[in-house]
Amino acid sequence: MSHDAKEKIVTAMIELISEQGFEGLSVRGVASRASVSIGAVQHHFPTKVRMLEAAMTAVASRAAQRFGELETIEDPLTRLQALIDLLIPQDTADPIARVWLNFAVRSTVDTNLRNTYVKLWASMRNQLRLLLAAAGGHKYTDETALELLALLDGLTLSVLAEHQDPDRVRRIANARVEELLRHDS
Amino acid sequence: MSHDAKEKIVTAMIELISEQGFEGLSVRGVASRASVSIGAVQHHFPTKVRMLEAAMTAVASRAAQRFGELETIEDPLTRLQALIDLLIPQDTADPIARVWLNFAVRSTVDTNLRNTYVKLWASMRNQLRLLLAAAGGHKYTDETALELLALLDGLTLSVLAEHQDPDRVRRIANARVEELLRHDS
DNA sequence: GCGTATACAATACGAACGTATTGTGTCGTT
DNA sequence: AACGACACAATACGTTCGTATTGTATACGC
Repeated sequence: MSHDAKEKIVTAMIELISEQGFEGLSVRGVASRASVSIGAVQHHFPTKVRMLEAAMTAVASRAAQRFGELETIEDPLTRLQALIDLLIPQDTADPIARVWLNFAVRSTVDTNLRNTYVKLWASMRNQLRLLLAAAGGHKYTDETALELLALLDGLTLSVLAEHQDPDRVRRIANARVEELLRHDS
Repeated sequence: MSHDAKEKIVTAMIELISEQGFEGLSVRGVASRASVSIGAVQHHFPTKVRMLEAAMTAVASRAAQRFGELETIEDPLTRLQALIDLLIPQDTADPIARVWLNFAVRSTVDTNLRNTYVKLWASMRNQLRLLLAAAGGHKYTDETALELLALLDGLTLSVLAEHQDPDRVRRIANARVEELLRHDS
């Protein structure tokens, strides 16, 4: 089975990054976790940086898929709340959030990675802004979206790094959204 | 000169972590940057994890010193704003912020480190809560401080990872503080 | 049916890593 | 003057790393 191995490798990478971050992440470790040979990893991802790139695009597409599922929700407010539910990690082990955090930090030192991260998060902010506008009003500026996404990022960090209670954190995020909407009307 | 070398090593470590994160940080690299021998590094920090611990306590104490200088400010509101000015990185290269971020992320996988990080950030939240109460009112809950610090963390991340304009980010932080105080009165 | 591309596996190589070991000079103490 | 503690320096050891090389089995076009 050909692309089975590729998927297994990507999955193993996400698991390992989520468990131990980028330090300690080795080609050998990925191969071992995926139960494939080192050669298999090298075949699909010729270098380590290509391997990491694949990991990020994988989590990005997985996240995008989840976000896409929200499109079916009609009411902008409940869709906004559902989006927040996705962005705030469900628990301390949430792989998507953990991998995201590692890539965000990595982008502070890696120019190539930063470019994609900047675009990704800019579009995320745009999403938030549109949803805010649709949900409550029309006077939302870019600043509002920047504040909200930064709040969500910081709350996410507090869950992952400090083990803050996810439910409590979620309530805070939702409270801020309601406050933003109330102010506008 | 004996403790000259120790200081040079710590300074070199902070520089290197700030520049390239934990990956790529090696004993040899630190020794080279500090212009001392590998043996010197080993003498003062027998293992690498002890070396990293020293780096974190160093930035913590440097940050604490800066925060201590704020004590002289009488007015709680201006002191709060000054604290925010310290927490939001001045620019993309701000070493304290960058090292902090690396340690925060590291604490998502390192239990020992997390314990100290949790305590550090809990006391930071307490500071914020007290300042908020002194500046504007008395009905501030722990939730308020949690939201504000998360916002500051997220904004910091946006500066470091996305290269958001520090001034703009600072304005957002200050705007939120004013809003919080206005609401209470 | 035969060459070619694909999808791996196995192994090997050189570099970089953390750390152990040992040597050397400079002290303050006795 | 002798000596032990300290602050390094130099080097060596074993491991792990990314990657290059080579081999092999399977699928497929012609």
